[in-house]
Amino acid sequence: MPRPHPAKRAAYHHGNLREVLVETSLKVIEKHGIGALTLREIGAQAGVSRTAAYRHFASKEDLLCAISEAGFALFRSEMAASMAAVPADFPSRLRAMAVAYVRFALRHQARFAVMFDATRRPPIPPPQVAPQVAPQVECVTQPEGDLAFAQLEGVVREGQEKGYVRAGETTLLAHVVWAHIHGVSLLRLAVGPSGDMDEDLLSRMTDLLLKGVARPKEPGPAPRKRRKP
Amino acid sequence: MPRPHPAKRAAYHHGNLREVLVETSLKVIEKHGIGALTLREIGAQAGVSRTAAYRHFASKEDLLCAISEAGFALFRSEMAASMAAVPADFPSRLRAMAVAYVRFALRHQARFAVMFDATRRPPIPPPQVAPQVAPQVECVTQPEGDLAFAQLEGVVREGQEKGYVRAGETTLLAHVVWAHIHGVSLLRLAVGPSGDMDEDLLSRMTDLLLKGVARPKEPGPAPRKRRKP
DNA sequence: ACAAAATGTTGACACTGTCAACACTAAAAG
DNA sequence: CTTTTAGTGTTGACAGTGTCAACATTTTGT
Repeated sequence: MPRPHPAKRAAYHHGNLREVLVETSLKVIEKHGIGALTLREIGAQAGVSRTAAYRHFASKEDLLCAISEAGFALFRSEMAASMAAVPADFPSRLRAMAVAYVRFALRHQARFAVMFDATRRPPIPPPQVAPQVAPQVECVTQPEGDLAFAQLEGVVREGQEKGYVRAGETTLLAHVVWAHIHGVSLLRLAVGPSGDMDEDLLSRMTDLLLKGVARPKEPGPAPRKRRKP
Repeated sequence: MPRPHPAKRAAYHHGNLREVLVETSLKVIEKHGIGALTLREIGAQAGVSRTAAYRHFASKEDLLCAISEAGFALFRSEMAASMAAVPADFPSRLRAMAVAYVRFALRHQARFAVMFDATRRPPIPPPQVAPQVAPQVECVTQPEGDLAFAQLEGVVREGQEKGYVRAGETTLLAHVVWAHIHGVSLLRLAVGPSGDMDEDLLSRMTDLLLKGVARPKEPGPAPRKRRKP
């Protein structure tokens, strides 16, 4: 029993400072915005001193990456839970996923802001044929984000197999679906809850998505798309 | 003829430093990202000294707002030009606008990054009934952004009048359309030109938009939408 | 028990945005 | 033409930031 007082935390060693720093950062971001995030402020709010974070994170960027990773994990679990609480047909699942996405953006604004903060990504070299390498972010890894997208891709694939979504290029379709839901989330964040959108926006948005992604009926206008051999 | 040498710029007075500072800022952002934008670096690149910008901008934030405003003006003009170079029917116009939007995001990445930098916006107070006030941004004014959206809204309204788009709630529909195009632009910026999307993405994206926004056909699944008298 | 690793603190440094005071130039007032 | 005045650019300085080195304290391994 090496711990003298499991509940009463000692003064010097904080115990679980890492998580506390992450939560404190989120509170600061929620209150003052992501631009006001300061290691000194974080330390003060958490009751430790300015550079204490450096014993748990290599840099401020590393802290933000950790917040982002944890955020994507929560994101994924909420989407999974939302989908599990709904009938297994494709429209219900896509709708549930879209609703969960927007709701996550609204309820966890600080996490969302860190997860998709474009400021922390280096600029893309403009119209140049990239040699297959993707330096993108300085984060050591962000597998949670990929897993979250894979979840959405799985729903789209399921929709294709069940005949709800037109076949082929699953990843591309999933990208478009993601772009749509993400854009709506950003819109909802920017406009705020005062606008005429709320339940209305979500239902119309998913209607638009379902229609746009649907497999074309037999008298389609111009399906001059030949499948790859 | 008060000017001694109209072409050869004097050493002390720069002449048109304001625009030069804006363009220099854009170059710095393009090269090193928006996070590396420094008043000292801007001054050095422009050949003046660190605080020279304070004779033309009240603060760094003010500089960024000016860049954003000019960016929205260019944005609007490019969208207008793209729409003018296309037949006047609604699908062509919407397609042209979407293509122009994404192309702007790709070709003017620095401007785009400043225009939609979420870091500079204070956090939204979460699920609270906002009292009709919108403090949103600290920019003195951003009318150009509103004008750009009004342009898109006009296209949607035209689509409604011509019978291409279902009636009612024009602003809400335009919001959804904007969110979709914006999300696709972000996606395209994030994935980069290496992905399997390029022309393909744009055509599929606009197809999705047109289908999703279309007025329901008469034997639709649930067209319980009655037209206005 | 003692050494080593982990964890937290203080001091210091380069860098940033910003302001006050000063310097130079161009335009207005006499 | 001279003088004043506003406009424009520069230097010095200050608080605040991320980061590192050196030190202090606690926990853990043997």
